[in-house]
Amino acid sequence: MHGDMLPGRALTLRGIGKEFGVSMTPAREAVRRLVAEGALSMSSSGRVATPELSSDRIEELAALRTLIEVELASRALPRAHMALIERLQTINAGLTDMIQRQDPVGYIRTNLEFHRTLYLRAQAPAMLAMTETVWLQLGPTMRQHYGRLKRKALPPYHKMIIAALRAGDEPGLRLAVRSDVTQGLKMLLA
Amino acid sequence: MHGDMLPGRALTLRGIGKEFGVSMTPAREAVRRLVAEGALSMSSSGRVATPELSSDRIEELAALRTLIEVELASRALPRAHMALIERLQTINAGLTDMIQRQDPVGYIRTNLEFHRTLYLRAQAPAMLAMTETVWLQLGPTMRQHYGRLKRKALPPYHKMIIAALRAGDEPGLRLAVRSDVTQGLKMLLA
DNA sequence: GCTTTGCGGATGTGATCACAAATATCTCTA
DNA sequence: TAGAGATATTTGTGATCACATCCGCAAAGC
Repeated sequence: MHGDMLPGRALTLRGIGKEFGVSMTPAREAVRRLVAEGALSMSSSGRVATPELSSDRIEELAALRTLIEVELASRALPRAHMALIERLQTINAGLTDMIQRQDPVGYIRTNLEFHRTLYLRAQAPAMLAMTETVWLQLGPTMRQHYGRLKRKALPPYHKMIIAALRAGDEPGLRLAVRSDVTQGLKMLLA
Repeated sequence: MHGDMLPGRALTLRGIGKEFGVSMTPAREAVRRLVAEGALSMSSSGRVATPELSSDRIEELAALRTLIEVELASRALPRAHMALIERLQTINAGLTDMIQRQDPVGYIRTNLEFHRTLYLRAQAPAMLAMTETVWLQLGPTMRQHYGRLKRKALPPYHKMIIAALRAGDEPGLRLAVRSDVTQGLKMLLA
């Protein structure tokens, strides 16, 4: 999810088992679960690797993110109090560190933490789980593209999200979240 | 997904293995996958059963269905030709049989087939997979409620969906799909 | 009559193994 | 030197087993 692995990275059951000090059996279960969630792709021969997404697939996953995350943000809005907004600002500040440190994995992790923190307030566990499944599928691809283009500034729409939360502006919040997701994934299609 | 099992139905690995003539290992992998997809719930002790959904969870899953299925229908609309519409009518006629036969599992299966047939035209495999995951989670609950209330007539919105497809009416199609999903799941909350 | 306790069966977990298929490596030839 | 065939290695699959834990039920106690 955080882009620790690039797309196309092959994995073996024995290798995973050795890495975590267990036998093949737990490694298999973990792999099967991740394949079910779309986080890993499995060839016809059962070989497993991180997915290499086509442009169509990326667009589709971006559309799913938009659909669900806009709804989550909208549901979180009436429950968003000052403590939440302050936490979001703290996380957003952490994003600056990741940019300066040129840490793509840290950047992706912190960015997702920003979104998750907001969406947790929506009290919608099934929607959040679906969203995280999409994040999981996009992780390696995001890393691939964030690694090469060197970010200089913070994503502009995070501040817009915070402002809309403060103002209780639902249409503005929906637009800000939609823009943030769209802008972030537009770069993956370049 | 089709409601063969009621909510709360317990399953054991050895039982599944015996039922399908395999050992515990493949049964375990299947169960783990279904748990990952939310189709089965697992207790802290690893016991597995079909999920018993709370009202909140049902509402949330219904909202997810609406979000994604409206989008899928909208994407399918420009590609929907006469052959597709005729197939939908055929499937819809099959629903009448299931009602007369008082076959809840067959009714659920045919109803989902109606929707899947339409959504397949959207050429959006990730969205369709997400939708089917939601169906999977709702299967036992749908069966529980469809079993007790005896349907007499076809769901009215299927004909509205077909009419909107014929007319190329996108807003009408979105409304019809939204209504169909909402009306179908409203019964689960009674 | 109700609760508690103890016991036996049932169940999930993780490890190991044999096997078949797929992949990688090597060798020989043109 | 490049390619094709043969061999060796790697890899996933499914079965089986030992073990710890959990659940249900029955008997005993209050």
